[in-house]
Amino acid sequence: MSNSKLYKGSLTTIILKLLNEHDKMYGYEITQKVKELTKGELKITEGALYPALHKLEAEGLLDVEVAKVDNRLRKYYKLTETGTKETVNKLEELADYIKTMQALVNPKLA
Amino acid sequence: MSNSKLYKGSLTTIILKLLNEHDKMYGYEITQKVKELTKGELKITEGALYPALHKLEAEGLLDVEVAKVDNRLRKYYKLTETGTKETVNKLEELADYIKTMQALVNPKLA
DNA sequence: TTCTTATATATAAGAAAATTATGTATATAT
DNA sequence: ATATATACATAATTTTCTTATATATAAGAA
Repeated sequence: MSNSKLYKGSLTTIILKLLNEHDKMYGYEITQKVKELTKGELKITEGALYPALHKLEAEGLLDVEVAKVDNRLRKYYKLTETGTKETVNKLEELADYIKTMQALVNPKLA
Repeated sequence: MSNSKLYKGSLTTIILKLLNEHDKMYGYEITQKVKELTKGELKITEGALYPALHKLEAEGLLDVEVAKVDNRLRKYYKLTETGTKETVNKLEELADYIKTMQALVNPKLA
């Protein structure tokens, strides 16, 4: 993912937000989109991504739809209603996280 | 620590930054300072804190000094030279993390 | 004076999330 | 022919944290 440990715990938020913006995406597409949006700063590895997608599906936050394109398998994921609600929560948590960390790291501005 | 998983991987950064500001601190003091600075938002548990302090000490980022105050044991930690350098890195990593996450979550502003 | 809360540190068992490595398979470019 | 890109998957291990437990002193409340 990155040499920085701070990204630990952020993957779910990233996946949900991307699916919130793009309606439906497949795993490999997510890795490429993240690389593009972060200008190479962040690379989602398969070992992290696929288990995360399966977990979100099992939790009912994502629906899957299998497709065959160019004779290759693709699994398109999209948010369920529950998944959309959870996306809002995750984005709030991210905003809170950033605020809290800035209070710790930049106490003068608090 | 918090119900939010985003804090995973942030503890080292928090410890180093506090020690960078306060010269020397003991474990319990760190938990109280974090609670105070974050207005109760973030609570560092002992199960996370003490192993983290021991690890930073083992890595040579912290020095320890044992003291007895009011007949109770205290272990004061302070940054080594290496620890001070690593603090700069960790703070840069935090700034980068925030920037990257904002690029993902708020692509319109990129 | 007994009980609770606060102060102070420590570790062990388990869970969660990632890394690293490996595996399969097709398509495209050199 | 070979390497790279596309596309998914999982298993072993590591890292980091949670939860629980343990010890001990001090202070305050009932």
